[in-house]
Amino acid sequence: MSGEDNLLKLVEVEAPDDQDYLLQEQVGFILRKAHQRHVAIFAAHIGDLTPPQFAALAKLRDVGETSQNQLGTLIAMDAATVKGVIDRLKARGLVELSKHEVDKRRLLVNLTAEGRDAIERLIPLAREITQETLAPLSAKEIATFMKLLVKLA
Amino acid sequence: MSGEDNLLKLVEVEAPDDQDYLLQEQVGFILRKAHQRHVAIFAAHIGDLTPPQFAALAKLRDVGETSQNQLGTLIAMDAATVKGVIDRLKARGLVELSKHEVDKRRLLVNLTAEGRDAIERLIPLAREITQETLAPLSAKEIATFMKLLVKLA
DNA sequence: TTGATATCATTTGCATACGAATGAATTTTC
DNA sequence: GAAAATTCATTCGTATGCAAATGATATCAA
Repeated sequence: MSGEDNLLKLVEVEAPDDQDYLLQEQVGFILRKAHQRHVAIFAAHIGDLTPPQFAALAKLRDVGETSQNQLGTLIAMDAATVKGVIDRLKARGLVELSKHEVDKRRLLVNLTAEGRDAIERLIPLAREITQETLAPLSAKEIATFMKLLVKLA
Repeated sequence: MSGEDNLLKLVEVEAPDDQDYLLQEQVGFILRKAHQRHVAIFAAHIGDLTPPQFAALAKLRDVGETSQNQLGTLIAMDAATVKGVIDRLKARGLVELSKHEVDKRRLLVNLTAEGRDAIERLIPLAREITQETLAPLSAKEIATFMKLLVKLA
């Protein structure tokens, strides 16, 4: 290899040509695909509820009654998005809304009896969804992946 | 620790109580958050184009003229979604559409000169987006994470 | 106490994302 | 070669997801 070749290679490593940009190798693109795959697995196990709807119910089960905004923070949804999710859960009788006695701005959300039954019934399925999503990885790989994914999220 | 305690613990490991289900530890939930973070980073760097729109342009740059459906396959979008994305790129003059001479079902998509300029100009920014998305990880962690993420997607 | 800020919720507008149904054109199969 | 199955594209309906604007209420600070 000539000295000129070495120089070229060095330059290339430091400032890769635009030709080298491969969409299918970018984190964002693969992250989107991984998420898509998970949502598909979720839908196959739980057909009548979306992941965000499930997240809202599961979190309400954890924390009990909260304001709509607070719930949104807990499940990583902005105010506009969480409103739609809660509206649909309310329409199905899975959550109920009430006004905060003191702070009149707040809209309190809570599970109904039916909503509580639903989430308890669904949690075993949610476990299977998590398992199936992680199925391509070994136990050790799962531990590694989850650790790094948390760092990234 | 009594024998009874051991038995209880064993049972718990094999069939964890529903109490143990923590939303914030599930792959799907964290995957959604990681994706959200990436999209936010993308928007901060490239304000006038969404990740799916960028993906369409980047892929057209790679493969040249293709059918709308084929492009959808390449960037992991179903037919309905890709149509909307291409429509908006067309409205902005970044892609142009034409009919396939032989197979009259197909709608061919290609970059315009303006679209080609745009994607060439944006690729360096896309590199920064990838970098910033992966910034919480070390070089070694990035390699590990990407390998596992590919397996999962 | 009041004026400035901040918070909570809602609404609008735009952009994915996908299932399901439809129609047109092509390919396969018998 | 005609019927059956497939493929390509479009449309409709529903559900996130987020920015920006708005209104109501609370909180903070001068």
